[in-house]
Amino acid sequence: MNIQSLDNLTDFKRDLEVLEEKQFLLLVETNQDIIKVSTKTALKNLPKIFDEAIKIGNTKGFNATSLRDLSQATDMSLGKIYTYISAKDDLLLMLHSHYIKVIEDTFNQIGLPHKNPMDNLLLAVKAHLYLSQVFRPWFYFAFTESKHLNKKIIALAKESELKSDLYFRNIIQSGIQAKRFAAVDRNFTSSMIKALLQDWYLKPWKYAERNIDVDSYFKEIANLLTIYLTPKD
Amino acid sequence: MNIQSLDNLTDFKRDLEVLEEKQFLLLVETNQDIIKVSTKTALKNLPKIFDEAIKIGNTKGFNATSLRDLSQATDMSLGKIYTYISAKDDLLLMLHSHYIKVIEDTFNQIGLPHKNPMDNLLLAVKAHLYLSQVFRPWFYFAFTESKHLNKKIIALAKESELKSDLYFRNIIQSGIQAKRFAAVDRNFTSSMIKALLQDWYLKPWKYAERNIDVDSYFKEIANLLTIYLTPKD
DNA sequence: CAATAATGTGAACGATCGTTCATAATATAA
DNA sequence: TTATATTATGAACGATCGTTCACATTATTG
Repeated sequence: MNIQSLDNLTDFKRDLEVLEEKQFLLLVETNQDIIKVSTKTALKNLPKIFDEAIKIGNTKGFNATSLRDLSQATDMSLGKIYTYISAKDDLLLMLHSHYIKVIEDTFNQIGLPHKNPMDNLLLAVKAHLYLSQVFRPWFYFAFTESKHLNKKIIALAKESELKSDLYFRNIIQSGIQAKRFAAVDRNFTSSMIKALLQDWYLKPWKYAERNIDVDSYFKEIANLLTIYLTPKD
Repeated sequence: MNIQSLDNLTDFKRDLEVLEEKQFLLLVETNQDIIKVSTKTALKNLPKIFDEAIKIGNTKGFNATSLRDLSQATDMSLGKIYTYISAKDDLLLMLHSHYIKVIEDTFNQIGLPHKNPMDNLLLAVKAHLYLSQVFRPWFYFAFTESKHLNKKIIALAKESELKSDLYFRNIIQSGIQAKRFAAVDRNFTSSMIKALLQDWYLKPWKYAERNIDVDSYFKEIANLLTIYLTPKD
């Protein structure tokens, strides 16, 4: 994953897939005490369990999703599912920590490559948008099901949330210090950016209806930030 | 409810309470086929059921909230609760339609009193913010539990959502036509406003941590909109 | 091929859920 | 006061849930 991958969604998606597969292998190896089958078998079945859990969870909520629902959707027996998880809650823990790690890896690999703070800011915005585009089901799932997380996952999620918050605030802060940005409220600005990013994955139907793809949405945000952050002379 | 009420939160809250009590009476009278007790008794107990249902629902989700939980929280027996609702789902229908009506009433009473489109826009923003401040638990509940709504409530919610969307877009549209606003994208702008409003009730802890009250949050949005919508000369 | 290991199955268990209703308790009217 | 109407109770029922495990099936090894 590098800056070039963020040129367009197709390249990004390709690179992200590689990153995700690596992370999946790590996940299976880390949870060998829970997963009672070989790594090969787990890599074949676990992703499907994740996918369907998110899919059903996004329509009826995870709490209302029974393991019998999941069994039917994945075409696996109840017993088979229980060779990959120790409990229903455990599924959430594995699933969320997997995606959180992939996302953090992505940002670590991108870093802050530009000298111009606006370039860095827009790059971060684009990376977030692309990530939520590719992993939209999970992003939606994680947000709307945040109530049902146990303490372990909440700790993970909060840590990740703080990191991304800091990521934006630091860029804005350095932009203001360098007098490249207007002296706006740092907290409000980063909150605003996050709210706009969230809207993208929380209300996909809205943007689909208006035929707005991720790149044109990015341009609108970029335009807003340019107007808002350009220093007044 | 009039423009003066929007001067400060205290006045708004007072006027809103009157409006809500009226609506509660209407609700009870409308549902006399379901509610098996006198109006007087219903007015005493139903609000408590609503309040506690929202409160528990906001911590563990409505689906995971059992009627036994609700029974304990309201200090009412299971049977007593069932003299006010016909089913668990029915509780949601009554609850949501009540709040939706109160909110629509509020906007109907405010209308578009100003000649300057920016004044109207900011008034609408403030009304939304104040509403979500006073009814924060319900706003949070309605958003995060939207998955579990049945078709009847979804229809209600979508209609209400469309109305408020149109409300903002019309103001922006007329502002642009009158050349008082820059020629921004109308859809994006109204989406942005709604995303910022949503952030206020979806992440109350964030703003509480930063000691930002509803009035200072309003000022930040007003500042952003002024910068974004002021026509370039 | 047979023997062993790995993987898959789904009936069964106890817990909890929404909902009902015979009955009790309380308030109102006569 | 007594009689009647209103309101409140919570045990009980059938359905569904997460989870287990004795067993069946399939794949791998020798």
